[in-house]
Order: sequence, then C-alpha cells, then structure tokens
Amino acid sequence: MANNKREDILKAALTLFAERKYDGTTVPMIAERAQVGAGTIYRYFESKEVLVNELFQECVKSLSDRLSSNLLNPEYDLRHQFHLIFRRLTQFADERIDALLFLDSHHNAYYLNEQSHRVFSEMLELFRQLLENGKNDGTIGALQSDAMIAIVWGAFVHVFKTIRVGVLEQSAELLAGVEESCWNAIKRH
Amino acid sequence: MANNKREDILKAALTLFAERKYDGTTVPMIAERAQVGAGTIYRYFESKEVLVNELFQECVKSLSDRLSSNLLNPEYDLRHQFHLIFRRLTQFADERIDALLFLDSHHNAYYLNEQSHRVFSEMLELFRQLLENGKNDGTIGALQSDAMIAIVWGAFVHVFKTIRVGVLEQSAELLAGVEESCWNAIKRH
Amino acid sequence: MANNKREDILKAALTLFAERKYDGTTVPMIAERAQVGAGTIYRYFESKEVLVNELFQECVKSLSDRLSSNLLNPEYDLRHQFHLIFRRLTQFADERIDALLFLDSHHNAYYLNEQSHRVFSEMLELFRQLLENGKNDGTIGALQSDAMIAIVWGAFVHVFKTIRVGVLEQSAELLAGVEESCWNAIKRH
Amino acid sequence: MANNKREDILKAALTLFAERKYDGTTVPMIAERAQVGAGTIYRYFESKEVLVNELFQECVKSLSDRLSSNLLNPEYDLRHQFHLIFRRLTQFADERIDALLFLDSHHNAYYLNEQSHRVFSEMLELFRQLLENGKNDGTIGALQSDAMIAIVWGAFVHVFKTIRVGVLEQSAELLAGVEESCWNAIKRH
DNA sequence: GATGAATGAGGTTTCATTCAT
DNA sequence: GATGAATGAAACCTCATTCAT
Repeated sequence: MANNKREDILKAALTLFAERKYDGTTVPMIAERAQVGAGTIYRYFESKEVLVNELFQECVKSLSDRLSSNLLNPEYDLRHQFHLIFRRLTQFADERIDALLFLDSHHNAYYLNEQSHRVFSEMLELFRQLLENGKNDGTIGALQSDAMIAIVWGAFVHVFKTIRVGVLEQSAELLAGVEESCWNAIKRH
Repeated sequence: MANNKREDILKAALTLFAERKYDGTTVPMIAERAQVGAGTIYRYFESKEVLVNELFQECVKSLSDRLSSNLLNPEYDLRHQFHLIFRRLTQFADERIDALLFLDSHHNAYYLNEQSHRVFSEMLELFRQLLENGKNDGTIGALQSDAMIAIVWGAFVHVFKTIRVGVLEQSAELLAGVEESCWNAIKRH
Repeated sequence: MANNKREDILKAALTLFAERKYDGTTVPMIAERAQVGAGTIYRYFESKEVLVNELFQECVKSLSDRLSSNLLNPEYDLRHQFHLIFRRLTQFADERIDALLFLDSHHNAYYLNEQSHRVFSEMLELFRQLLENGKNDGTIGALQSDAMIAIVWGAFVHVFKTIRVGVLEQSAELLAGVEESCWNAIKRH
Repeated sequence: MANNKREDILKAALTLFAERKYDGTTVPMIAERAQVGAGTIYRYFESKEVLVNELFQECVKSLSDRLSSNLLNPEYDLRHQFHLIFRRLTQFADERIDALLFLDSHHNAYYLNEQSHRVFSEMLELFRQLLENGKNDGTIGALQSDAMIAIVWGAFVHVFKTIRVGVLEQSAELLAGVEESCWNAIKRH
C-alpha cells in the first residue's frame, strides 16, 4: 500500500468523475471526499489533467489484468471463453462500477492524452484476439471485430448504467440473459 | 425562418455538449460558435441549465417524431418492423449524430430536470411496445424488455461513437451487419 | 402635457430610485414600470446619469415652487410662517413621498452633477432666509442656520421614512406633534 | 490580531457602502480597498448579500454596546441621561462615521434580511426606554416615542451628513447647540 | 509531507446602451 | 418616434493552483 493518500485521492476522483464527469468535478470536491487538503493533491499529481490521465490508465490496467489472466486457454471452446470474459467483466462491474463507467466515458474526452487512448485500445486487443479466433473456427459471425467489440461493450455498459439508475435490478438471471444476448449478437448463425 | 438566433444557439450548444459534455462547455463557447453575443443567449434561455434541458427535450422530440410515424403497422412482421426502426435510428444518427450522443449522455446527468428524464423514458415506450408485441407472438426472447432496450441502444450508440473516432468506417454493409447483430441479440432462438 | 412618455419615464424612475436607489435600479426596470421600450428612454435622456440628474432637478423645482409661493409674507409672525412651510412640506410628502425620499438621498451621491447639488442648496435658501429673519427678531435660537436646517429636514424626512415602513401611523395629530417638536428645536428659549 | 483579512474586508466594505450604497459598491472595489484578491472575499462571506448583513449587524452591535453601558443610571436626571447618550452618539459618529451613515441607510433596504432589521429595532429600545421614563416623570413631551426617536435620530444623522459634505464645521459648540435643539424637540414644554 | 488560505483567471449572468425595423 | 433584440463590458462568483506555515 505504498502510498495511502495517493490511493485515497484516486478513489475519490474516480467516484466523482463517474458521477459528474471531468469538468463537473472540482479539485476541492476530490480533496473533501479523499479527506485530504486541496494542496495535497498537487503533491501527487501535477495537475487535474495529469490526475485524470493517471487514473484512466490505472483503470484500464485494472480491467486489463483481470481479463488477461488465463484467458485464451485453447482448451476451452469459444462460447466458454466468452462466458469467462463476460464473468470477469461482470465482476469488474460489480466491484468497480465507477471504474467501468469512467472508462466508458473516454470517447471524445479532450482531456485524455494519447497514451490514455492507446492503453485503452490495447486492452481491446484481447477481445479482438478472441473474436479473430472465433472467426477462424467458424464460431463467430462475419462482422468486423471492431463493430462486434463496440456492440458488446456498448450493450454491457449500458445495461449497468440502467441498473445503476434503478430501472433494471441486477440478478444472476438478468446477467445470464444479457450474456446470452451478447453472444447471440456476435456468434455465427 | 421563425427564430434564427434561438436555433443557432441550440445548434451550437448541441455540438459542444456532444463533444465536451455540459460542464466542459462554457457559455462564451456556445456564443462564439453560434455567432451571437454572450448576453444574447440569456434573451432566449433563462440560464445554462434551462438551455440544456430545453435542448435535451427538443432532441428527444426529434427522435421520437421520427420513430413514431407509421411504426407499428401490423401488416409487417416483427423483423421488418425492427428493420424500419433501425433504419430510422440510423438516419437520425447520420443527420443528427450530435443529438444522438447528447441524448446518450443523460444517465446520471445532475443538470437534467425531472421532465427531461421523463420525456426520455416516454420515448423508450415505443421500443418497449415493439418488444412486448414480439414476445407475445414468440418472435422475441424472454429477457426483460428494459434489458433488451439497454442492449440495443447501448450497442447502437457505441457503434456510432466508434465510427466517429475513426476506428470503424460507416457503410451500408456495416450497418446491415450491426442491425443483424442487434436483432440476433433480442430475437427468440 | 407636452410629452407624456417623458413624464411616464420620470415618474417610474422616481419611484424606483426612492425604493432601490440609483444603482439598484436598472434601465429595463424603469422601462417596464413606465410601460415604454427600453430604447425609448434614450430618446428622452442621453444616459441613465443624465436622467437621474434631470429628475433630481425636477424634484427640487417641484418642492421649491411649493415652498416659495407667498412664503415670507411679513404680515405673519415667524411661528405662523413656520407652520405654513411645514404644512407645505407635509403636503409635498403626502403627494410626492417618492420625490421627498429621492431628494433626501442626494448627500454623497456620486452620480449627481454640480448643477444638481447647486439647485438643492438654492432651495434651502428659503429656509435659511426664514431662520435669519427669526434670529433678527429674536424668535429663533442662536444655532447656525445650516445646523437648524439639517435638524429640521433630517427629522422631518426621517419621520416620513418611519411612517413608510409602518412603524408610525400618519395622522393630523402626529404631524402637529412633529411640527411642534421641530419648532421647539429651533425657537429661542 | 485574530482574523485580519476578515476585518479588512468589512472595513473596506463599510466605507464603500457608506459612500456609494450597496448596489453602487462592487466586490472588486471592496477587494481592492481591502487589498485582497476578489476571491478571498468569498472565503469569509458566502455572498455580497451575506457580507452586507453581517456588516450591518456588526455595526448595530458596535453602537448598541456603546450606548448601553451604564446608561440609565437612575441617579442622573433625564436631561443628564440625554446628555450622556448624545455624547456617546457623537463619539460614535466621530470614530465610526461610516458605520453611522451605513446604519442610517437601512430603511427599505431590500438586501437586508429580517435579522438585520430586528437587531436595529432592538437597539432603538434603549432610546424608547429613556423616553418612557421621561414621560412618566413629566420631563418628556407627549409625542409618541417612535416619532421622537425618528426626530432625534434623523436630525442627528443629517447634521453629520452636512458636516461631512463640508457645509457645517464640526465643533464642540455646534454639537452642544445640536444637543440642546434635540432636547428641546422632545422635552415637555 | 501536509495543509488550507489566498489568488486571479475565467466561469455564469446582468445591464446600459445601440440600432435595425 | 418607438421599439426591443442584440451586444459586450463588467457584475458576482468559482476553482485550479500556489505557497507560507
């Protein structure tokens, strides 16, 4: 736990960015929620913009690490691999919903630097690899992988946004249904 | 030409909100893009918050009007009705991509008032009705309609976000594939 | 009735200046109360500052005219002359309370020009003359006339301010008592 | 030296409010005179309106504290008590002329809240008590106490306004004369 | 290292004034 | 003549950032 304050700040910022976006979050808001002085934030991050980028990259890494462990074990068939990846995504959404929502807001985010955009695309490589394999063995449909990724990611995140506002209620059954839907969206028919 | 300035302001605001979100957009930015004085904005809208809500509701209405004309013609089968609705969504995305992205940002938007949230849910009734009909005649799967709506909307919008940043290239073929995917996500298997 | 609009504007401005002072009154407020367009005000007055000065001088003239008619008739004794002047002041306060309050706010009013200050002092000459006469014939005390004027004017206006906020209720008896008090303040004992 | 900046701001605001009234005084003006950044004012006062009310109440307290110490010592006769109160008012006017003028501007001041109006009336209780005592022992005339207070306060403040613009010159003799005049205005004849 | 008071640039909003109709 | 839409300077206020403690 190298540095406690730094973690507190990142955690506070993440919650706020997920709820109010970058520009709707002020540095004093972050400081208050992190229970540190406003000046302290600047001992750990050069600026608000540096903070948001480090946080973004940390979130990408967090998701990436979860997804990439033992993922593409060739012993499993594609559907099962999809199930595993979906379960990991779900766990991530459960444990780090703010991180998921924050990651999803990256499109067109003028405050993210090139590195942030790059690590995000790199993370998607995992999905792409899975899909490519599936196309090779005839399990996955013919649509471009990037479109499929957009479909599954967009659907998945939007389901969790809808849960968050209370319109959907989370349950194992719901998530199983969503997984099946997403699989149907990409599998070869 | 009714009220030119008001339209100019709304159009400028829409572009900026879609690109930079509410808090990342300043009133002078809107004024400059609309080619009006900053003060002029306040002749048409009481405040920035009133502006964003009127704009949001106008965008909902715009999409709503497109979707609801002749939609549920019972002569057509469900797949065809889905095709028609998807085509209208696509046209809307083509002609008013900013409106689509702005509409999508409404979750947890603290600056939207109750009416804005309500008109948005009302618009979704259309989708819900279609899905209910499909469940009755056995065409659509068993997943809750709200989840299906989240899946299709989330997928659709995310595809257009991906097109926007240049990762996907829009084509009739792509959109046909996305439509098929979305249909597969919700149809009964 | 030379110019109706001009009068409407002056009347509206007077009420507002009396209630909210110069800087608390906006030109649109004046326009609304006068039932004219904001631009119309500028056909009659070069600027808000010119307006306030013309209005001030008009109010001074209005009070001046009332006070100076037949005032210092040497047939009357000083007490009676004081009574007459007091009655005229009272009538002015009754009919033009806003004008009285506006006139009273002139001290330190940075927006009044030299002419405005001058016509006000000239109006006070009347009082001064009365007091000088009284000192000569032994009716009035020895205090400097300017101090006596300040005492009587300050007392008189403050009584009407107190009536206005509802702490005192106006009545013939009250005013007779105030007149007597003021006379006692300046007469020779 | 407790809180220097807060005092500096209040002092600067008082001078400006006395000279230019509430709406004629801008926050940057206060900041410049107080030699602080404009933003600093908002660390001490929520808004300009809160500032003016805190300042007003502080001025009332300041005058109240001076007046109420040992005031109604029953050993002294009424005239002497009046003398003492008048001397304290004079000292207040000498040392805190801005506070006196600012206090006097409270009538109809839409920016003052109920508490501000209340503490001001409470301060006047002192005067009222003195006058009631005088009426009981036959020293003071029959006019309503509120009217007498208006007369003396109005006269007193207007004399100091007149001194301030240079028309009267302050001297012990002048003030003795004004005191005598004010006493004559209220005493039983 | 940590703080939060202080700042001023820049945010939202108002308003005296202009000018096309 | 009269209007009120339009403007931009300047109002009130916020906030990213600095720095003395």
